[in-house]
Amino acid sequence: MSQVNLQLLAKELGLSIGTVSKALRDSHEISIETKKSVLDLAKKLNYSPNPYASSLRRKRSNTIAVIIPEVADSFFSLAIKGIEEVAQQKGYHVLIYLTYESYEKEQKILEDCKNGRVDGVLISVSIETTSLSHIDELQEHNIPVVFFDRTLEKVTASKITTDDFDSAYKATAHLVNCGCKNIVYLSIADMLFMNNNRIAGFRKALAEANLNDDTKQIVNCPNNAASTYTTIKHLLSGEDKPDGIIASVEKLAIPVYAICDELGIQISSQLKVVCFSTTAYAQILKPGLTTITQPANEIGKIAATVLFKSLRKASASADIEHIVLPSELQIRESAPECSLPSNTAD
Amino acid sequence: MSQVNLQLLAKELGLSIGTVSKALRDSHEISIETKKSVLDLAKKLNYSPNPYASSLRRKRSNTIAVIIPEVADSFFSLAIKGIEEVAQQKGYHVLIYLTYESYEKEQKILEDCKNGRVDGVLISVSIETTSLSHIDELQEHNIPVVFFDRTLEKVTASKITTDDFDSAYKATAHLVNCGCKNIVYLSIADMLFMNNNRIAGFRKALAEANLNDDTKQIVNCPNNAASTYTTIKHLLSGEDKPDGIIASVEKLAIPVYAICDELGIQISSQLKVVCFSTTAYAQILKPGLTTITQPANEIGKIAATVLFKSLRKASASADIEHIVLPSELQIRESAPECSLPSNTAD
DNA sequence: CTGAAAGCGCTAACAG
DNA sequence: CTGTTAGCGCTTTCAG
Repeated sequence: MSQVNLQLLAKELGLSIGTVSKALRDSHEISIETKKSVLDLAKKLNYSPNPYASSLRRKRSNTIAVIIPEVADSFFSLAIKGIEEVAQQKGYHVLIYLTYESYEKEQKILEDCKNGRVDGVLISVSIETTSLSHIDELQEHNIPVVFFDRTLEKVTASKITTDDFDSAYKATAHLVNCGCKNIVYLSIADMLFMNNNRIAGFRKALAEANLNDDTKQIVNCPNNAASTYTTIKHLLSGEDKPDGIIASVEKLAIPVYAICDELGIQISSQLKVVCFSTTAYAQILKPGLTTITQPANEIGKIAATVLFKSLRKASASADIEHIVLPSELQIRESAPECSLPSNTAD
Repeated sequence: MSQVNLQLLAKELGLSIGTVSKALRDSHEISIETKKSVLDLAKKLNYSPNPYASSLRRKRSNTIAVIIPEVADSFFSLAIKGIEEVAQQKGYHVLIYLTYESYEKEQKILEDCKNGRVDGVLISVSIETTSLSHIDELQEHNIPVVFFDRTLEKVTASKITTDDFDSAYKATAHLVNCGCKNIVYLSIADMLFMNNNRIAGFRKALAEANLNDDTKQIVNCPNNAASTYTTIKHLLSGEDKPDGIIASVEKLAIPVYAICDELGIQISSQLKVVCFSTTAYAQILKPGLTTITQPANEIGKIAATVLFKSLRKASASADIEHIVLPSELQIRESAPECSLPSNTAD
């Protein structure tokens, strides 16, 4: 192979390395003819600069890290797509890391981001994340961090989220409006330090409807398909089973549908279901799944854009933005439109 | 921030840079006490070596590139998950690049992989890919390339695929067996240079059933949701509409279901549907979607493992492997089991 | 066992 | 306009 480098080009052309370097970067202090000959030879020899030598010297990697809990989820897939698109366009490279919802992994990964490998970090935190010291450390190293979707309450950084409070409120109110009296919010494990505006919106709507908000109304599903299945099956088999479910993430909709099938529960008439989900399958399910659809691709694009903007400034801490995008309640048959008189109680 | 580096550690300890470096890499030529003091200080100051300086020197990046056409697809999501898992375990970093099915983008991306940025490449080629010169070039630079799922016919490289021929054959035979006379294979655009064993298996099964294999039996869907919808709607509205469909990728199942709903076509009784898909939604659709399920996560893991193995050897070209994993025909109601006498023909 | 020194390939300041 | 030079932070001989 004998990698072609500046030295080779310089020797070949009888120029100095510095001159060749400048010519390639189209410096104004190089004559047009020299540039042309350099460019020609570079193309002929298929020259491609060594990015790490350049990074080392310029202290800039043109690389960002995307850290997410999971990739087999349509929200995160679409977000990655948005991020990658913007990055490709701006000439950045995207390193991807999965935490599998483990704080320990998340920490280890961030450890690896603060030594110059990346210029910035986009993160959606794991469910286990209970501290922000790992984020702080990154910021102390002047690495900008932008949160998207899953953010931490107290962190000082740009955040791109959706209107979780409002949409959960709206979805819950919708169920109340359809006559549901016993609404359960299906969550994934305990989110100790994560913003949980979804739950807050849920509670607010229940409170307004005077539906007693006891602890049974939040059901935590373990981070494991089999136990989640058991948990939901138990929930739907009980005496006092819910007549409305709000599922906090996409992957919870599937067991709900499957279990209703098994137990002979009619979704829509006996149980209304709403899910935070961006999946295209929602429309072809029977009954169609009512979703709170987040603009996942858009979130990715904006998060990347905000990060790149802060990379341009030297001071990482300057302009913190918190952008909240609207999500959309897409009503389908699993929790259909229905204008019941809202006082049919007793 | 004042990045802590070897120089700082060395000064602090009154040692030379070289000694500190060796101590950190646990070299046998350093005394135990020295190692201990170095390690202690390194931990205390939170030292983390600059990966690019190291890469530059060692000519090794500990980074691989994953190049795929699309990420919003359960197959690719799961494959990435498998790749990332193995990479994380082996201390490698994963750069992700999307081609959006464009050969031009694919070429540009590979261009960026041959200058030392990555040690190896995992790729699933775009549908437009019509030449392998971009791959050749990478290999000339001694960068090992491993193909997964979507491979090129003539390329000399390791490939991890599934038994596309057999599974398409089996799926087609299954439809024939159910009495389908007019089976259409829904493909995505023309795949000129890509292996297309799926189509070959499809044709073989049709030929064996003496179902005339005219050109109408392969329908190409454009790389665009709206036109795909139109194409399929036209297909299912025609006089001579199919009674069986084999969809080559996950995303084609959704418009098929949606359009059947619109047109009042009963999937299962009037139209049998099989799809190459790994989606978990298959089981909760009504009717349940019969799928050819590829071991996507496994493919990712194996592809990464094969790549890492070839990185260990100096000679990239040595041990080419072609691993073919079985996929599974999961029969559900969209194309149910049914033992018709197979000779009801005329 | 430790130190000195030469670079990996590139950039950028400074001279000429 | 072009060349020289001094590193970026690390690894790795080779001496001592």
